[in-house]
Amino acid sequence: MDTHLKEERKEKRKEKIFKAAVRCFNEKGYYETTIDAIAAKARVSKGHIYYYFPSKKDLFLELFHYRVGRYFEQIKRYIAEEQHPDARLKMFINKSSQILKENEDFFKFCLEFLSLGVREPGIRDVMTIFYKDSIDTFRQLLEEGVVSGRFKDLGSDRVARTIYFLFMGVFFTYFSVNVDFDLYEQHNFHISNILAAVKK
Amino acid sequence: MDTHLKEERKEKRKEKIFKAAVRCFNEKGYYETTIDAIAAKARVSKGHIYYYFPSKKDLFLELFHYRVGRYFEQIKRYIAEEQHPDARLKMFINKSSQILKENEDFFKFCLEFLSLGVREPGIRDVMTIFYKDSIDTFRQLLEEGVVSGRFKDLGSDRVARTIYFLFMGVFFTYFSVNVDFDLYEQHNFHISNILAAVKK
DNA sequence: AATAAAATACTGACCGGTCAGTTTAATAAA
DNA sequence: TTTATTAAACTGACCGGTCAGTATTTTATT
Repeated sequence: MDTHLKEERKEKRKEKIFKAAVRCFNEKGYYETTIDAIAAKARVSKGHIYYYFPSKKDLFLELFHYRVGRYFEQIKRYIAEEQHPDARLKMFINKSSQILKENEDFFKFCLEFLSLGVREPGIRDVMTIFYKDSIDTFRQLLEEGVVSGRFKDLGSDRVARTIYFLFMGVFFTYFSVNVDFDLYEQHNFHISNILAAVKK
Repeated sequence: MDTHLKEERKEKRKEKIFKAAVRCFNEKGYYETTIDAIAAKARVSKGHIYYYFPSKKDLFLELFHYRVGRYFEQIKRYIAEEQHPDARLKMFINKSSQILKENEDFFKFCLEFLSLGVREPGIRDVMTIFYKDSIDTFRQLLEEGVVSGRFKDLGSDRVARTIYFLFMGVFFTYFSVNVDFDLYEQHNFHISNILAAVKK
């Protein structure tokens, strides 16, 4: 059998493990998730997991990579739906609550990941890439707006960061607090303020 | 000896343990901090810690309470320095970076706490109180502005939340990512936008 | 004061369980 | 025959929590 098909099967297998792993990590968190539990949920033997991943931490890290990829693909699909930068921005932030809900497990996972990143440089680096990619996505959008003359140039970097911070702040709070606000309403409020500031 | 002095001595003892504990939790995180390590850092025996705290989790929780109290006192001192609500708001957000830096260990600890709150209802409840208190502080400030006729009434609750989210977003990112922006500059940008939106 | 008794503060060795990771021997699939 | 996969037993470090006992301080008794 050629190596291509082999690789594919390998990926399928990994994906099976990943799926079980996110669920476990979300249910119990990194430290209280055992490899045995992941193996059980994936209906795979423990040894088999170690056949694919050298350690628990590596599994965790690869899993993050894998999910980040999927997340950005999804975002790009969303953004591609709209033509004009302001509509795209509006749409993106408007859809924030939907994005959050569709990726709830991913964001929970992010939170776990992030809090580990405070101490683990390896995780921190990976988290940094995620941060930069997000900012980039927003910045491109904003810059298109500036170029096309619809947006004022407030400094795309810092506006992009504002969007990112708001998004992050909301979603962390959403998961870690018994929340008293409507996600959609609050997001809407955020956009209208940002757009008011940015639009000519 | 009267009970008052006893209590005081007890508090002193607890504080000693708390001090060691924050440092340990910040260095290693909740799960990788051992009671032995805390005991060693506090120069106290392991058993002694269990004399004061029924469990590791309880120690962690009490520690959070203790630090939250101190944090809010500090915030209130800051805010009391200014008379007018807009100056107070400006000052608060302006001082955000300073507040963050002066309470770096507390915020790191918060992050840890928060990420545990995703799964632990007890922690979640405590975190919720922190959230509500913060929002309240901001809301009061904003409402004073509205009453005195300086601010538009955009809905103090949601503006308060926006401030909170920005603050949280910034500080999480600050701790978990190799950051590429100037904290102070970014905070300034946030205030000016918020004030622009809110001021009459 | 001196002494005894009680209450409180504190110690550190130890126990029991957990769990990441390994090993091995036996199959299944390619 | 090589590679993938399982099942299961095993290792060994690690750590939360306990507890029997010691030290210190406070209170009661003479």
